[in-house]
Amino acid sequence: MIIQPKHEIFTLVVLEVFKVVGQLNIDGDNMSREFNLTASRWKVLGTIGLSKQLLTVSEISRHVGQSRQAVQRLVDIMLDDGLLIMEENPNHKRAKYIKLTKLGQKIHERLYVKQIDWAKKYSADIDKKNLERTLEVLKQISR
Amino acid sequence: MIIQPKHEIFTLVVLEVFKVVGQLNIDGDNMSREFNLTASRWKVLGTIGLSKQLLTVSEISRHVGQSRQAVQRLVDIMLDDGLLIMEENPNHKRAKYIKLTKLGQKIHERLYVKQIDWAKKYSADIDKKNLERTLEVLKQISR
DNA sequence: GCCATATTGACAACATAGTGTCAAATATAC
DNA sequence: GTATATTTGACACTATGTTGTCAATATGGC
Repeated sequence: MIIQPKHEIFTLVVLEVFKVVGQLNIDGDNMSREFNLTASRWKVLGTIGLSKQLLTVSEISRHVGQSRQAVQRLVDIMLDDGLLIMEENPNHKRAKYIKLTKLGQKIHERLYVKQIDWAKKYSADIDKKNLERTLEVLKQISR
Repeated sequence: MIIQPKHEIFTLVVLEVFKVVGQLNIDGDNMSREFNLTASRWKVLGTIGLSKQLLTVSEISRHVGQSRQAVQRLVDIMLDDGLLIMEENPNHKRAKYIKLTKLGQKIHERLYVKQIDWAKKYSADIDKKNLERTLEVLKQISR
């Protein structure tokens, strides 16, 4: 058994993150397809739906770790599709708040329920404590 | 302290994976820029460079967890750029082996060294045992 | 209040990634 | 061996994501 230096394990973790994110996106696309959504749009929907406060596009982008412009594009489409609606932001004339419409809320809730079954299925064989440690490590990496 | 069910932690891990992959791609782009590469192309270069056997495009795509077509596109560009070269595959007339050229090897080696410093820096504050557990969990997820 | 700096939305250009489709090559079942 | 299914490269199309730029808006130092 070769002892690997920590940085090599870190590198393997990075490569595995790249690999896993592809499959997660495919699963996300599949789960959200029946609502005419994609994994990316679902991320936006979920971020808004789970937030305790009103969010602007810039704030959403920081939550999901993507560029402001990428999120703006998705939001524009979802506004068009009637999933999202803008609300005046008293603190900023241009940066409006983005909220879920009734339809957006409904889909968010149904996807939330659907996603739980998926998460249960795929986490079944994973040790809970290790899952918690994984979350901590990933948070440390994204700092 | 609220006790979270395992599937909820799993969901948080998934969201953190999405978040972290954005930053990793940015770092990959920055590190490989001096060699006229991007994170995506580096992944292809690294996969070939680290493999113990000759690989076809399809095999590379399975390694990195991306579609055959996406990898094919990158390989075509890198063949053009003189980083890669094709070799006849005696087992398959169409599916040629993709190898690194001298230039490709050189850049692969230099990026490998550069990447070690990066990995050391970002893994400095992370517990090694937890990093190993994270790798295991991610492998379980990508199954 | 005034000015330099940062944030934000809007738009454009380009890179990357998935899906669908087709024909060629290979593998498998019988 | 032959028919069928799978794999593969090639190509087109669409979705996603980053970077760069600009003007409008906030923010902070003074």
